[in-house]
Amino acid sequence: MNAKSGKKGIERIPGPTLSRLCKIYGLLEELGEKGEISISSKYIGKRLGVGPHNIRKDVGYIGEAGTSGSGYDARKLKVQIEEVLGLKKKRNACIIGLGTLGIVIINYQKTMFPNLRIAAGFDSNVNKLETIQISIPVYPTYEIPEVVKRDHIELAVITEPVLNIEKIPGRLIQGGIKGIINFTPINLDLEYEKVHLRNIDIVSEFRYLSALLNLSE
Amino acid sequence: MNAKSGKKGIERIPGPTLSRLCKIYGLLEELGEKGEISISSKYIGKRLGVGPHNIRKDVGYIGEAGTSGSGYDARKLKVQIEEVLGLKKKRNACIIGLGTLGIVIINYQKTMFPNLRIAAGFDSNVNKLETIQISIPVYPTYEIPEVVKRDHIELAVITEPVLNIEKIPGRLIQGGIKGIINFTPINLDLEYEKVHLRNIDIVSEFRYLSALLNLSE
DNA sequence: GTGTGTGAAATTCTTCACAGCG
DNA sequence: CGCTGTGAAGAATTTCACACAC
Repeated sequence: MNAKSGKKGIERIPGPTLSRLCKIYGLLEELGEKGEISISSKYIGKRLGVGPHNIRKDVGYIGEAGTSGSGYDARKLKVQIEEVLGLKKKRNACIIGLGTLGIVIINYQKTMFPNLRIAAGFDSNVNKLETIQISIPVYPTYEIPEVVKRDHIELAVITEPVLNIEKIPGRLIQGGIKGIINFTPINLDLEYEKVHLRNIDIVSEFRYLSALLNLSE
Repeated sequence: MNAKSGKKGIERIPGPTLSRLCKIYGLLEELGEKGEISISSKYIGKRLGVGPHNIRKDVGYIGEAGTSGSGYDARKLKVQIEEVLGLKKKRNACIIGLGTLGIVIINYQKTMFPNLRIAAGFDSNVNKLETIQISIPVYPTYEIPEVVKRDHIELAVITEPVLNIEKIPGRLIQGGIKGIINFTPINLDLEYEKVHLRNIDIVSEFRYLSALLNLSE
């Protein structure tokens, strides 16, 4: 029910490890700007809120980061994560739902994820399509299959509950999408398809924290 | 390094279970509007992308949902989750960073999390404080300790990297905050404090999906 | 028959402990 | 010495399997 790695040489990377590697990468970017040259598992662990052993294991999955007895070479580690995870690979993406969050993502895209090219936007509200001022072509949602296929879009970001949202996954799959990020609290039905789905349910996160407060007081 | 339940009677609920319970709750809300009366672990599992056993175990943690041989009573289950997790409890919250995302959250708050009262907003940019048009009082970030304490704010939502963001956690803790949701890619240093922290790193999520695509092709 | 509740098994993930390197 | 790399131990979570209820 969740994604597995099928890459040749590299051992399958567990989900939690993959998630942490992505965060480590972000941290390394941050530090790189400050010119840091060396970084220890202890430090990384502290910043990520996990133990240093954990970090070492994680790094181990992407092959010995060829490191010395005093921390990792920050730049080398960054490159290594980059290569194994393919973070430098350019991909086309589309935004579904051109409300506030959609626009935010489109506008910040270049600084946030420079390797993504947002090639299209979709919305069910046709009025919105005309008045909107953005730098990407926009279409009504029923054109999803066609446009996704034509523009080789691999990744979709659903930013809000557009009309007939339950039809969206099907259309995306028809177009051959490979991954979906869903910011909507709606649980999408992907059937038994092999599309990668990542849910970011903000409302649920609020509930989670609320529950945590309640349970620990 | 992560939060545990310390509630009296109820057995400690594991993190993953708690997270799913919050999602189940959202699902039940959704279904409630449609007047659904009964719901099975199989259906819930399918919607959440996990097996039915898993759901049954999860529900087990909040005490037998007193159910029959044909699914759960949707309304009863909802109320039960609500009570055990304390989801109906009103809490005061504040927003740190009054950029686009901050404004979105403030505006949608009532429909998204009706039990939260956003009592204050903070930003480091004082110009922004004056020009902004929102319905809550706003303050510069150095007033955080004072305002949080005065207004009994339990929860903070950090929406963007404000100036001196590394000082924000300290100030919040000074004010007696209990939980923080961090939408920033910056890894906050909470030291060894007993504050609940939830990171929602959107950039990292994009990387994660990207990596998943890369590893599975 | 369909579906829940739950101990036991299996799996996955984390933590430990220590060898080896700079 | 401090820090990495890693097999082994340990803990947490998921999956299984079956008794029981409708």
